[in-house]
Amino acid sequence: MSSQLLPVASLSTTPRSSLSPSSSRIQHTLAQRTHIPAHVYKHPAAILLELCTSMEELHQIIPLIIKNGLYEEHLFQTKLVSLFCKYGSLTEATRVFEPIENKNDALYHTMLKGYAQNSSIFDGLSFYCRMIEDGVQPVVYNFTYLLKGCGENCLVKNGKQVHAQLILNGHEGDVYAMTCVVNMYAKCRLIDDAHKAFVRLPERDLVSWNTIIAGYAQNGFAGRAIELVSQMQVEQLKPDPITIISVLPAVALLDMYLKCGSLSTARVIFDKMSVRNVVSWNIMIDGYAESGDSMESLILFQKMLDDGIKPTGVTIMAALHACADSGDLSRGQFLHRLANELGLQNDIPLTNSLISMYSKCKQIEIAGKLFKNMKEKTRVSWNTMILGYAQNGRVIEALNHFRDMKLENIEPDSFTMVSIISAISESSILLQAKWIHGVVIRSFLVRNVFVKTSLVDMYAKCGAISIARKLFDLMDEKHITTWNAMIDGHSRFIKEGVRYFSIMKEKYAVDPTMDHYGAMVDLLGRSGRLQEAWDFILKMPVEPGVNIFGAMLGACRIHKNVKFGEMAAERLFKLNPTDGGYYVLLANLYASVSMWDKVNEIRTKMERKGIVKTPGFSSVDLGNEVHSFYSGSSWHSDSKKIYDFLETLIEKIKGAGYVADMDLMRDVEDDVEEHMVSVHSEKLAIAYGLLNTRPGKTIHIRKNLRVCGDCHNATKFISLVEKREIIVRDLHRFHHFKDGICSCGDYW
DNA sequence: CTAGGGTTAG
Repeated sequence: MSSQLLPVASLSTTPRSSLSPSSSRIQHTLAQRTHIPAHVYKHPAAILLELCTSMEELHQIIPLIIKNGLYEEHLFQTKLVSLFCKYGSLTEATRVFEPIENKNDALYHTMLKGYAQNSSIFDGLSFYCRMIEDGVQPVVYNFTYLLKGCGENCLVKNGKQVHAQLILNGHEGDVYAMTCVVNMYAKCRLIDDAHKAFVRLPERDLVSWNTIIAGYAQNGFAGRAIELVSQMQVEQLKPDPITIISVLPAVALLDMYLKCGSLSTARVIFDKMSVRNVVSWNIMIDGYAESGDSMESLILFQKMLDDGIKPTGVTIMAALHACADSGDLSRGQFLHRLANELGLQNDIPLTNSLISMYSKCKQIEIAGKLFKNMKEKTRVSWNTMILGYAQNGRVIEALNHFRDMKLENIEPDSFTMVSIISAISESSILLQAKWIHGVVIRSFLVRNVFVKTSLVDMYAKCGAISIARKLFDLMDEKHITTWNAMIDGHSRFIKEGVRYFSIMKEKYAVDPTMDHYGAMVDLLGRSGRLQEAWDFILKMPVEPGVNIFGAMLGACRIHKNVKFGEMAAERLFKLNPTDGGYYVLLANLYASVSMWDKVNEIRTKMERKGIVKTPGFSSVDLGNEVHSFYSGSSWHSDSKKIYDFLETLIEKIKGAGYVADMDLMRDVEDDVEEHMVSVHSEKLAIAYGLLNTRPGKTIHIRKNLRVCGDCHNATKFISLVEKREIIVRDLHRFHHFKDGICSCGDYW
C-alpha cells in the first residue's frame, strides 16, 4: 500500500462522544452486508465514514483507518472509492481502486457508478467494457447509470448498445431498468422507440407513466402527453405532483396555441397561487414583455418589488425587455442601477440586455461603452451590439463590429446576418448588398428563413427588385415578414401588392401585422385611390396605428386632398406621434392648395408644442467613400464646383423640358413659410456623384426624408440627359431613375 | 455497492 497518497492530518476533531445516537442502527446496516467481521463494522472509523459529509472530513478520517490497520479491509476500500467519487475526485478514487489486488465485484460496481455519474459518460462506458473483460458480472443497476448518462448526452448509438447489454444479461423483465430505457430513448428524441419500450414493460407503474408522459411533453407532443395523463387514469393510476409538473408545460403550450398567445389564463393561475417564488414572478413579467405588453410587465415588476421579493438577473432582463420595447429609458436606467446593486456588473446575459435596452432607447453611445467594457463577450453580445448599431442607422459601426467579431474568431449566426443585412439595406449600396449575400452563402446561413427574408428586403431597398423577386420566388418557406418585404418592395405594382396581401391571408393563413396594413394603405393611397384606402382603414380588424394614418396623410399630400387629409390628421394627432414630420406634412398639404391661414395655424401649434422638424440630408456613395450634403449647405471643399456644375445641369435639363415647380419644392425639407427655396441636399449629392464617377456609372443616393416633387422631377431629367441610372433610397422607398423614368411610377 | 420519473432561464 502506498501511504504517500493519503493525507497526514491527525484526527483532532470528531471525538467518539460526538457519534450520533443512531450509530447502533448504522452498525446493524453495516453488519447486514457481506460477512463483515464485527471488529471491522463496529469500529468507530466505519461509523465515521457513514456519517462523513465532505471531502475535508474524509481526509481527516483516513489516517484513523490506516493507523488501525483497516485499509486492507474491503468494506473500507469500497467506501473510500465511493466517497471519493461522490466528492468529485475520480483521481483519488482511482488511486485507491487500482492498487487493490483482489478486487471484488462490489468494488467494480462502485467504481463504475463513479465514472458514469461523476466523470464523463464515456469514461463510464469504457469502464463497463473493462469490467466485462476483467470477468466481472454486471448487475442490473449498472445499466441504469449508463442509460441515464446516454440519455442526458443524447448518445443514441451508445444508448442502444447498453440496451442490448441489458437484454443479453437477462434484465428485460426489470421495470426499473426498462423505465430507464424508455427515458433514454425519450431524451435522445426517439419518442417512438421510447413508446415501443414503454408498451413492452412488464408492468406499468406511476413512474413509468410519468417517464413516457414527460417524454412526449419534452419532445413537443403536447396533445399526446395530455392524452396519456387520461389514459393512465383508466389503468387506475392517479397522477402525482411529478406527472403534473411534467405535463404542465405541454398544457401551457397547448393553451398558447389555442388562445394565440393570450396571457390571461396564466395570469388567473398566477393570481390564485398561494406561494409565488421568484421564478413564478419572472415567468409572468417576461411573459408580458414577450407578448409586447410592456406596461403590464413593468407594473408586475413594481408589484414584485413592493411585495419585498428580491429580483434576480432573470427578472431584471425581463423588465429591461419591456423598457426596450416601450422606450422607457429612465426606468431602464433604474434597472441598470439595481443590477449593479445586486452585483451583476459582470453578468454577460444581463449586460447584453442592457446594451439592447440602451440601443432601443436610442442611447447607442452608452450601449457602445457598456459593450467595450465587457471583460468577456459572447456571440449574443456581438449580435446585440451589431443590431443596436443597425437599428440606430450607424451602418459603419455595424460593419466595423462585424469585422471585429470575425477577427475575434466568433462565427456569425443567422441573428448576426439579419442585423448586418438590415444595416446594409439602410445604406442601400448594391455593391455591399452583393458582398454580404456572398458572405451569407459562404457561411451556410442562406437557408435560414429570416436571413433569406432580410436579403429580399435588402435587394428591394437597394432597387434591385428583380433580384429580390427571384429570391422571393425561390423561397419554399415564407415567414410573415417575407410577405411584408415583398409587398413593400413591389409597391409600384398595386395589383400585385393587393394580391400578395390577400393570398398571404387566405392561402398561407398568415395574419397581417400593422406594417402590412400600413403598406396597403400606402399602396392604395399613393395611387390616388384615397376612398378605397380610407375604407380599408375603417375595415381593419385591429386599431390603426400612427403609421396607418401617416401613410394616409402622405397620400393626401401627394394628391392635394384636404378632406381625407384632415380626417387622417385628426386621428393621427390623437395618437400623439413623436415625429414632427406629420405636422409639416399637413402644413404642406394646406400650402399646396394655398390655405395659408391653416398653414399659419399649424406653425403656431408646432411652436407651442416645441416640435422641431428633422433637417434633410442626402449622401452619395462613391464606392470607397460616402459624401453627405445638407439642404443649402456650402461647407464641402468642392462647394463652388458643385454649385457651378449644378447651375449648368439645371440649364441643360430645362432644355429637355424640365420646369422648376416652386410649389412642389416647398416640401418637407423646408420651413413652411420659407419662400426662397434653397438647393435641396439631394440635388447637391447627385451633382457631386456625377462629378466624381466615370460616365455610365450608376449613382447611389440615400436621403433621410421623402424626396420632394421637384427633386424627383429634376432627377428624372438628369437621368435622361446625363444617360445615368440614379438610385435614390429615401425615407420610405427606393426610386430607380433611368432614361427619364422612375421605377416608382411617380407614386411615392 | 443496493436501482426508475419532473419544473423555471437570453
